[in-house]
Amino acid sequence: MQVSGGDLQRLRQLNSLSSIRALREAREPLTLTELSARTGLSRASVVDVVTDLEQRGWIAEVPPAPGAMGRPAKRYRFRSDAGHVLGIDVGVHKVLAVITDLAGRIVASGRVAVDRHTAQRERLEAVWRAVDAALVAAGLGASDMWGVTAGSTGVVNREGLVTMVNDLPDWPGVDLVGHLGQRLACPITIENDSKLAALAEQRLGVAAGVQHLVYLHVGRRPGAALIIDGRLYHGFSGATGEVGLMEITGWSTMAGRLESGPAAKGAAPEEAARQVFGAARAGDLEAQAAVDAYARHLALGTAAMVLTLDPELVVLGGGFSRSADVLLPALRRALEPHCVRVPDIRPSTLGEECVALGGACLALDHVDDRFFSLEGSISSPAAPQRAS
Amino acid sequence: MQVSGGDLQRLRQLNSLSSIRALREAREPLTLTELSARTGLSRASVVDVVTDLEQRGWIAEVPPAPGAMGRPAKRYRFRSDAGHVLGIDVGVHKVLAVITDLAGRIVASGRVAVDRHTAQRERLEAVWRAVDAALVAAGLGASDMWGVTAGSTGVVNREGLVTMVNDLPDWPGVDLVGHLGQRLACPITIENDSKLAALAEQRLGVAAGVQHLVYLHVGRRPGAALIIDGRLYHGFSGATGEVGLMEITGWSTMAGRLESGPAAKGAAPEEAARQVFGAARAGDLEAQAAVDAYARHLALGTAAMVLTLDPELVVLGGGFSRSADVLLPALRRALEPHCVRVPDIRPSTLGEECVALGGACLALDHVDDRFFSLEGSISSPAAPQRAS
DNA sequence: TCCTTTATGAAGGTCTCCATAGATAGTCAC
DNA sequence: GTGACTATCTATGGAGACCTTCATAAAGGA
Repeated sequence: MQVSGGDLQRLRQLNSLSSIRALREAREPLTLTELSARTGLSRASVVDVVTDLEQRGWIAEVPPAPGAMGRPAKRYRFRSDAGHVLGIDVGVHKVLAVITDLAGRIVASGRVAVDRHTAQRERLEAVWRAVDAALVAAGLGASDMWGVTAGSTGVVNREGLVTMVNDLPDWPGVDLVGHLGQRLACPITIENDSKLAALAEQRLGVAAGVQHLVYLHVGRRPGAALIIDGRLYHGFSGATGEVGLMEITGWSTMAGRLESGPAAKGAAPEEAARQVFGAARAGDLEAQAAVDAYARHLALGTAAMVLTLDPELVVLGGGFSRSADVLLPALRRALEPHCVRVPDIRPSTLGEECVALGGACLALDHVDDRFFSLEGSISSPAAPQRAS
Repeated sequence: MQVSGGDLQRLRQLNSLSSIRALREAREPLTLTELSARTGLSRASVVDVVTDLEQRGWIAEVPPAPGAMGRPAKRYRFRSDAGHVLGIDVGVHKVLAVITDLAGRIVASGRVAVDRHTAQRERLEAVWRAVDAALVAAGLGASDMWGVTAGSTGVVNREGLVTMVNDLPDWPGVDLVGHLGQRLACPITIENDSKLAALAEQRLGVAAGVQHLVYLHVGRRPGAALIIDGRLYHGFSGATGEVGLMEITGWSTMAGRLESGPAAKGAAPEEAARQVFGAARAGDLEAQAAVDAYARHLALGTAAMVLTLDPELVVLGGGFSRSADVLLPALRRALEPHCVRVPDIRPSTLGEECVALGGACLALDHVDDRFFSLEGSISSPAAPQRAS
């Protein structure tokens, strides 16, 4: 919608961007004729633009496709290896760093195990170990990163500060941006982990292309994230999807009750839920009742969000989503009395990498935002630097 | 974000649009030098663009401002009288048609009284009477309208059909688009009335410029509308903000209890609420208790939306908002136990024209969307025609 | 080998924007 | 009233980017 305009060089810039975008979205090499059709430019102009972009290093020529009639056409591809972004999942039990290229393909990753008793300082050191491992595996340096997004539990406010954390006592207030900024000069974003998982599902997972969705993190600490109009939604202060804070939903206690009820048979907390879901799957009536009770509470908060937002899809993620075969039908039944139209509900398809992947997606989004709203001229590919 | 590019004529088009936008947003005449600064174009190019736009009728020259040094500069203004849009409030008790120019200034309006017993056919005829009155008052014809948006109670789905109406038994399924299309050739949109009221408040009222807000329609039929990222939010099927459908909120009965409780002293339903609020204002303890009970129920549904969306602002509209001095503090108190951060709450400032005004705003948005994403060339101002 | 098909490369023309310089029409000071 | 000052207006020339056209090149198939 933003009308820009400008002089001839600006026009050339727009046409270059439009060519780069066409090549990138095609995901396979394009001939000059195809590119001309997609950009709406004349063939001669496309030749000019492409020559320029190839010299600068944004695109590369690939061998012509054999077996066609007529003179073989030159083909070009977007050089998605021109830059890379980093997504980091700073979790309770692990730190996972994922490096992707500009096309979002995973190039390398690094993983370090931690636990809920790991102190802030050690956890932050684990971040560097995971990042370094990923950099080594990718054969890249810190200065090759074009953008970084780290996911953390807790509410992340507008300034990137972490507040309201349940699991880790010394985590609130941690300055992740400052920490990452010690060795990374590129733009850095911090984001809530559920939000990143939601974004990953919407880009690469079960919700690919869905515009409006509610992501339910079902696990020992339930949570929710929203994608609205295809974009991650932050609200005014970052505390969105927090409907579980209403006592009436019972979200703060429902997981504990599931794990400590008679159907859990006294298993350790980490295992109890899985055991209850397993028993319910096997036909244990007591376990089924416990799952139903859990689903009814989950449905209260979910219905509040669904009725508010009328999403197309609800994605079930988090630890309990591994038992979606049991939990999902129970949730659907529990939602029906509340909703006019129960939306589609699907279990997440991405595994435990989803938060780090979502981080990479968001970092890529920010790279795109800067690139496609560029004011200056198109130079060679290079890592953007933080303003501060 | 949409990269367009194209040939020289497209560049000229972009620069023309950018000039038109600058002139329109300035809301006062601009000299060529000022326009050159705002668009980033050279003076000479601005002369070209402006000459062309003036010939086509998009802008007009105004007398130079006196009293300045140097040769007096020519000044130009956007011709907001080049086109008009129509906003219609098809309400239970009235039909109100408002005509605004392209700057959103009200040019004329027409109003016809109806009531809850008016049949669909008569209500639709009342729509034409109100529209004709507005057209006559504006000195315009139906073909001068560039866009129409009508607001109706009930859920309005993607196709513009009205479903789920409480107040009017024969209203569901009414084909307002078809009805208006009989005499209006321009694009027609149907929208839920609360959504339009919310939009009006966000554009012209108490929520001017707020990006994320929840609009609460408090009245005998409570409802809600959402504005997210500065845009009206529809969700997947149009049924957003319907938390009141959850039994647990008590939204379906809370107004009735307020009106039929002892504090109402047996007044007629239409008057009872006003009486209760008045008594509460005067210090009547029983009435205050009734208002508090109402606010607690209202807060349940409101908290669900606020916790979900974390809006900057909640706007209180609808009939009961005339008693905001009593209701608003009670609502704020009732929200506090539920919310981490109680958002700002303000009563609506627009009067009973808000729905029709919101309709005009939305129609203008659609005109803008078409205009600024134009693929062809810029011709003279003319009413767009429906595709069908 | 020739023909068809498709892509390439160069030339000429058009459009838009920019920079520069001189002309113009006001205000301000005397 | 006259002259200085100032900001704008008008006209001209030049540069950049795009388009169209046409001759040329390279492959497969008859």
